Amino acid sequence: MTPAEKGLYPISEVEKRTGLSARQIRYYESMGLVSPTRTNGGQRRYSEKDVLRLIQIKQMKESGFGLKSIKEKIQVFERNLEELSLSDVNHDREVLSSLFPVSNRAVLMKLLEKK
DNA sequence: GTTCTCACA
DNA sequence: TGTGAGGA
Repeated sequence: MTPAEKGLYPISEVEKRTGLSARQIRYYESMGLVSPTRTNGGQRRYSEKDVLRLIQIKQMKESGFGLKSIKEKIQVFERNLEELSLSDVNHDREVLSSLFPVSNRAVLMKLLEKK
């Protein structure tokens, strides 16, 4: 991967890193679960955040959640993530942690630490 | 060669 | 969700 493209992955890379099929990745995008940027040629470029989010989605799916539930969780997560930059961090950590099952805590904390 | 969209025996 | 067609 060239230096200029660091942090931006083509769908083939995301497939490897998430274990999801390109079909699924594109489908989730249609549901508003991820928002990859596009190259001039129209190809998707996923950020580190997108990859992490897709991994969360995969884990939730494995935890038995339907895509409908996952979409709701993601939206709640997004809303709280915005508030995170404006309010008390420790309080939000508790709120966010309560929104995810134990299996997703690790990913969640990783996201929060990057903030 | 890779990815994109659309559509479906 | 997969897969093939037809383009870029």
